[in-house]
Amino acid sequence: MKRQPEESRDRILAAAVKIFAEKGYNGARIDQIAGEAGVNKALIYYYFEGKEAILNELFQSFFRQSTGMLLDFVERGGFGENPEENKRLFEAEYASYLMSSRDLLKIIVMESLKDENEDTPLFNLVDLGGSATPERLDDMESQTGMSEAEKNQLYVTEFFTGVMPFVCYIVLKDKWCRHFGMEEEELGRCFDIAMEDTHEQYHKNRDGKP
Amino acid sequence: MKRQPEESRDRILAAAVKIFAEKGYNGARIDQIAGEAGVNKALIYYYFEGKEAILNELFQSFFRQSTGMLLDFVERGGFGENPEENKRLFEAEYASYLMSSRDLLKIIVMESLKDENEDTPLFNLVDLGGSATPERLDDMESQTGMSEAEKNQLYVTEFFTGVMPFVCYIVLKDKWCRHFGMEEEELGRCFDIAMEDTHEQYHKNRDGKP
Amino acid sequence: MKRQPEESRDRILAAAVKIFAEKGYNGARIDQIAGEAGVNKALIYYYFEGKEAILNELFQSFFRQSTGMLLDFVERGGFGENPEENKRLFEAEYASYLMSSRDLLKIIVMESLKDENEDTPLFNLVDLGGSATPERLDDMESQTGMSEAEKNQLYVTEFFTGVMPFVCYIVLKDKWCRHFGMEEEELGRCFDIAMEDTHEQYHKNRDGKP
Amino acid sequence: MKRQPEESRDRILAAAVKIFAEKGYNGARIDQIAGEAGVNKALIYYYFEGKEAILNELFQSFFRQSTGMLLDFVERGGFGENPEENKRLFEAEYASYLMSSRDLLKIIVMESLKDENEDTPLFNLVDLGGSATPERLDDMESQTGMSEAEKNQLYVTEFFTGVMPFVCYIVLKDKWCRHFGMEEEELGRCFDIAMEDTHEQYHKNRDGKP
DNA sequence: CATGAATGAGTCTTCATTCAT
DNA sequence: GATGAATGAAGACTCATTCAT
Repeated sequence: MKRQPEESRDRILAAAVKIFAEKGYNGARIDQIAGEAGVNKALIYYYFEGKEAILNELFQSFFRQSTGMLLDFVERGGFGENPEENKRLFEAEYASYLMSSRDLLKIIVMESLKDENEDTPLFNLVDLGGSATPERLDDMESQTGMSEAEKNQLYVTEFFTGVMPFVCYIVLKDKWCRHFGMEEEELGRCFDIAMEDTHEQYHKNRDGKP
Repeated sequence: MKRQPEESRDRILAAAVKIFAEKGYNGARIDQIAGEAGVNKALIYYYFEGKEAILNELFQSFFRQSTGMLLDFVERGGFGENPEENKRLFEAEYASYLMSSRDLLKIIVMESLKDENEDTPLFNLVDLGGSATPERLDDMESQTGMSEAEKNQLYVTEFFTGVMPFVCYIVLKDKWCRHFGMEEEELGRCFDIAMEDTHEQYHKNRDGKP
Repeated sequence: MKRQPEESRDRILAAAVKIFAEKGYNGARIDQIAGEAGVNKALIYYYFEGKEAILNELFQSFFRQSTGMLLDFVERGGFGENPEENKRLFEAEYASYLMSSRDLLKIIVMESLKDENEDTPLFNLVDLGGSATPERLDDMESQTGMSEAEKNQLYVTEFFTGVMPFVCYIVLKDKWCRHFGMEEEELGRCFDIAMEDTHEQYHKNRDGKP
Repeated sequence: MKRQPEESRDRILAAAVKIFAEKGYNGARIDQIAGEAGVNKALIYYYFEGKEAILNELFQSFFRQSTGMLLDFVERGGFGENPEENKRLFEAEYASYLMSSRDLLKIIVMESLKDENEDTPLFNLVDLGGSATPERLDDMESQTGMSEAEKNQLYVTEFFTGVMPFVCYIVLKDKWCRHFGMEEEELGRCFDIAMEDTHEQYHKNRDGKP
């Protein structure tokens, strides 16, 4: 079936995300991806080196996008005139992006857990905020004066009590609703309150102190 | 090689946990498990119906154990005379058990994320504290009067900002240390502080209010 | 090796008939079939669901063919102007087809005997003459008036003293010749005489009476 | 489980007959036989060399028994004073024995059909009447004067229109009844009539002539 | 005699990948 | 770009047979 150039490629990627999220990378079959994408199995090998290359492409484009959003934010003023407001806007935008990447996040988490995997894509979510924009964000946000230990603590707290709860919420919310018979919206409200009561509260205490 | 009765079976289970954690359930090979266990491949099929049966056995024995610990705690006095102290003891004991189940937890998380899987073993960790001991724990801890909505909020907060951060910490701590060049102990201290600053703080606020 | 479309599929079927006849369905190995067919083992699973699907296809195509021949005969005039002659022609044609299906007949008989098998493909040879063309053949041949009991008797006699001896002759003739040191042709003559003396004689008596 | 000596052996043989008849020799599993016999799998190897040895034992004891009955008949007078009557008695006795060997007959037929098998146990049923008692039966029944060709014709007719229909009747009668909704007894009557009308008729013509 | 445990050699089936068109 | 056909390498699972007790 002839399509727009590159359309097939995108269909394959979209299908791959879906199947990988359904069965996990190892459980996914190239046939299923081809079927889901509505293309011939061999065509996948025309566009990609192999199964793993699809996964890589998926991960890379996700982090490219993430980085892009962050850079955009920094470029277009960063914390500029209205730091609080700007940051809130960016976070909302990024949160929304993550929510739309539910399937990919699942894959990222699953692959991050395997002992055999060298890298842990999940940590990119931390690196992003840290290493990706060191000289810029760091200076701005943290008035430079921050020991290595303080940074570590910051990262740990952000990751384990901020990022991961949110990631878990995104990837588990449908299952949670099905299992406990809740509505998506109710769970959303509950989760917001939960974060408000814990992580957000921590931020308020922290920022308020000095 | 003849061994003590049931020894081979245990070796197989132990090997399976390890390999599953390394490669994921789908990525694990029966040969590898046999090799790791030092038993003949066919022997695996003598003790188990197949690959999936091993996984099930693993999950079941984990939740059997978990339930056992909780029941023991309730039986032997529950919150008895010194509720705070007793609860802290149990939590420490259970936390320690979870830490020792790192590999299994990885598998549980990975399998919980797959869309194709009907059940979400992760939620058992919630069910455990909830449904397993409703009339006892509930009454004691929560003065009975608690609406459905309040319970939902409680579960959501506990799970996403209490259980999951801890689970994530357990399954990611070695990778975190390798990735960020931290010592296990330092990470442990950081994580404790992070929980103290967020989830524990929430509990204090909550209990302190009334 | 690329071949004409469907050629591989046919080669596989032909090879399967041969191997099944040699070792029986259960004794046959997919490798052997692939080897005999000169195709890659995996290709068998490209064309068929599995071993059993091959057997089914074989059986179905045999009975499709058989039914086709019978229907052709009926369509093209049936007992038309020269009933006796037409019938004789059809029988000769069908007998010749059966002779050429020697291997498949072996398989049919073997599978028909297993207690575990629900259906008895052998009986299709009876159903064929009966149910496949009820309103046509029946009326013509048997002047309609025939009680259930008479029909039963007819089927039993036809099957056990007509069909089965012929089937047994086809599937055992080579073994008989080897065992008793007879020539195929001599056995053929003997078998014709045997049938002439028994089953044919019965038909003559039956038709002659009224 | 301790039993009478040799009891286990018999149980194994009986179980083997049943399972072989159900699934065919190749389809039968040693485990199933052990299960059916209610003995440990390894015990089978105490009594028999292996799977094939069981089959051989089964076949041998069947033909030993058959030969025994025939010899008994010959020894105790053969066609003696009342040839017709004696022969009829023997045939009835032997027919009854065959009927009771339904499962074994199935196995014999199935194994006889496989191209790979050197010998054709089915033919033993012919050999029995022929070679087993050449100088005795032959002389008596056939007044010696009988050419090789005549003998061949005799065997062919006996086997394909006498023995095989009967064997087929025995091994297929339950399936026939289930398939066509007939009662065992009705089928029995029909079959007797069928044989009467064909094979028996042939005998009458043959004996009556001279 | 009897058995639970163990094993080597298969045996069916799957799958990522490639080829020819 | 696209596809039906083909394949090597593995993968899960089986099975007759043996061993130690």
